[in-house]
Amino acid sequence: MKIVTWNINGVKARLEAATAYLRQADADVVCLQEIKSVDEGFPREAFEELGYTVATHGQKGFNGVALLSKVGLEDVTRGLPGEDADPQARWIEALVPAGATMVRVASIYLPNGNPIGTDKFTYKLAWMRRLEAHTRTRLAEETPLVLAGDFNVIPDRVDAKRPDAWGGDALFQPESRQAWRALTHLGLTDAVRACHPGPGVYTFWDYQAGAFQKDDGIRIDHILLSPQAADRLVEAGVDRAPRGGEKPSDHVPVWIELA
DNA sequence: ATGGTCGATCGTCGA
Repeated sequence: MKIVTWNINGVKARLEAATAYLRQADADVVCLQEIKSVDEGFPREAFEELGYTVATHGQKGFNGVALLSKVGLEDVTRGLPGEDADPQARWIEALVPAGATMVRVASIYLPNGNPIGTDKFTYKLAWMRRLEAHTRTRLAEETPLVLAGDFNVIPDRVDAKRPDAWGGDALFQPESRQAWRALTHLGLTDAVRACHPGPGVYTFWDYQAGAFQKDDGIRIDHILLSPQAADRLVEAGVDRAPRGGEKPSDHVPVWIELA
């Protein structure tokens, strides 16, 4: 089973690029972030024509996540538990059949947190604590778990072309990285890191200053696997080609293949 | 030091 995650930065602006990619990616499950659409405005027919069942958790203007599946979606849950008053649409999870078992897949859009020193950064860290708590609950269930999305965290220096340039950014703050480690140390495998431990693996290049042309990228889109999912990991990768296409998102797709 | 680019929306915020 192939699972793809992609921050598409606006589903309406990306409909052509997204459907063109999915026609050749052969993905069973797709996690989208930053759909920037309400549920009623999501162009679900364009994805249903490709064979996908669609579940969205959107809001007006910003954020928004979605799950697409060619093998069905069950037990769809919207919103990260732990703060009922949170109005930001950043989490959707569901169960999908994978062979003889089920896999739980979450599409997540972790808060950016910039600028540091503001309530945006406080919200990011609080959201990461909620993510850790909920993940702890899910891990105890021992169903294979896949957390896929834009984590807005650069885990280590190797994950940036110019790590020193990100020193003042919420994506590379010690607190953000510590929270990432607290999460992964619950027993999660960073799938792309596991398969491609070397430098130069990036998933985001800013629109400004010719960042992509200079390969001035960072790795912030991740797929984390529970032990039961990691046992079935065959390969993981980053598809950077869409970043060089027409009207690209500033992020590119990241994928795993599970046995 | 500043401006540099996008998307959603329609003045301005978020990234």
